[in-house]
Amino acid sequence: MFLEIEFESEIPIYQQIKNQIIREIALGHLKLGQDLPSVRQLAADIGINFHTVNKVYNQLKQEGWVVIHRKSGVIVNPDLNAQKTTAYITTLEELLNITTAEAYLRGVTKEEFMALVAKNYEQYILKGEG
Amino acid sequence: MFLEIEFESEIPIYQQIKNQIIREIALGHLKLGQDLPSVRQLAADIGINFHTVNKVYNQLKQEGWVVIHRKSGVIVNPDLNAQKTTAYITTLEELLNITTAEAYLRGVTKEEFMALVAKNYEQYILKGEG
Amino acid sequence: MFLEIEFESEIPIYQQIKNQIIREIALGHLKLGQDLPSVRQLAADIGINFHTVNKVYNQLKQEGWVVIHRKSGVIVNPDLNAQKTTAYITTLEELLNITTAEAYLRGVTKEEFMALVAKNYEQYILKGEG
Amino acid sequence: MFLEIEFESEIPIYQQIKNQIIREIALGHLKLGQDLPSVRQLAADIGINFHTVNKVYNQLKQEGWVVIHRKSGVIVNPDLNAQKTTAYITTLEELLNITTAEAYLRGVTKEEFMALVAKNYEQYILKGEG
DNA sequence: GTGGTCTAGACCACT
DNA sequence: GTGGTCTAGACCACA
Repeated sequence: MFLEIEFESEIPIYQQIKNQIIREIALGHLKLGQDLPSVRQLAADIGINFHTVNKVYNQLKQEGWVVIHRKSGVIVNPDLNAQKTTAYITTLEELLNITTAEAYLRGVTKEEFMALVAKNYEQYILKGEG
Repeated sequence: MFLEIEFESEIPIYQQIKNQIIREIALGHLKLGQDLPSVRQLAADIGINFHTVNKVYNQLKQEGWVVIHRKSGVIVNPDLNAQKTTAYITTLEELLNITTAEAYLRGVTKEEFMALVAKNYEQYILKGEG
Repeated sequence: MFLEIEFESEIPIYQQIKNQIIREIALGHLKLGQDLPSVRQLAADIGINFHTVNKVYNQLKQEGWVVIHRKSGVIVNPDLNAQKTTAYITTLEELLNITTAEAYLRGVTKEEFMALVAKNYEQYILKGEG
Repeated sequence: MFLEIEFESEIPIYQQIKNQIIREIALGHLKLGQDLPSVRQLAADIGINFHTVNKVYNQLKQEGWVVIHRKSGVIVNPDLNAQKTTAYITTLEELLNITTAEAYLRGVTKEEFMALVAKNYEQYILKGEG
């Protein structure tokens, strides 16, 4: 698994790892049911403390992305589905609200913005052909 | 100016204020050149420490949203424009990248997502008619 | 013997097996004196390491649920009775204490809770008629 | 806040703290909206590391018992309600299932068991008179 | 070897 | 002073 961490970023390391793992799942690089590296393995690969990875895995578990299998370690949740909760949609709306506001003021037209969104979304749809 | 702060939110208070001020500008509730409440006034209204508001205004100035006017205090930058820097676009892309990944996995279709984006963007275009 | 193990559960596998064996006895599916599968047999059935099953049988023996018979292997304790020790009651009380606290706060009324308890207890009383 | 931790217990310290805080809320010793001790304060009181308390508070937040208020620190969730989810009921049923099985086999009659449950539940109902 | 728990100490962001 | 992040190292339960 390729994870690129920016140690100088404002975004906490554990958050970057979470984001990238979710992205890897969306891209199909991590298949449902596939097992992730062990906490200590991934920590060693990235060059960070295993507690940080542990935190990531626990949060991913809490949010339903992975399950901790007593035989296989941590695996991508095989039943990943139906998470389009109202709570999530609300959060998403708020994020888009401020994001579009700033984009609008910065002169990104609606068309440009929509194109960016479409381009980003489509990479996940097209994963099968990648 | 209506600012709704959620003290239980994950988002820092200063960030919430920044977001809402930018949104107010995008909505046209705050006109270019219009003056914002004084640091102490806004702090009192929200019920927070004035240092927090100070931080907000400084960052808004740093990013070009407002200017500190010797007489009038803090006003919305009258020359607000052309901030579509490549740095901003890069940041925006990264944000959309992870956001669309999660939306895709949670079952938000491309159409639904695009509709959400359009709806949010359009509220700023339509401000003149509001 | 039907044992359903959830490998993704928080509960250790050995604990799940223990729970289910005790439940099978309470339900009368396992009669007093009846013999349990061999360690290796049960391990193979479930698809786990036989050390885990070994641990289960040893603990069950320790707690008096089964006896290790020289000839017949492991059998349900034919003299199963009188285990209502004060130590057990204390443990049970502590468990009920926190369990009822959470149920109360989550809005499960006393009547609902009592009904749940009754329903669960009664399945063991009615075993003879099952 | 009185918390009695058994350091020799099988139950992890953080779990004991969680249980007792939930119990304190149910007993009304901790009112809705009331603030809890800071992580470092509580850790010092109990004589443990603050990370352990931090873990507790984060889990309580995840489960909706408390909210982390940016001004007041950690407070009991003022909107504590409606948590009688099906997921919780399922978990509760499974717990009662094995608990009643063992009680039945140990000779605790249905009446005795129900009386224990009632006694435990009622302490939370009667909190207003305590 | 796996994840889980706990300790200890440092630094940071926020208010 | 508050919680959040990260590091580091020890020990344990589980399989």
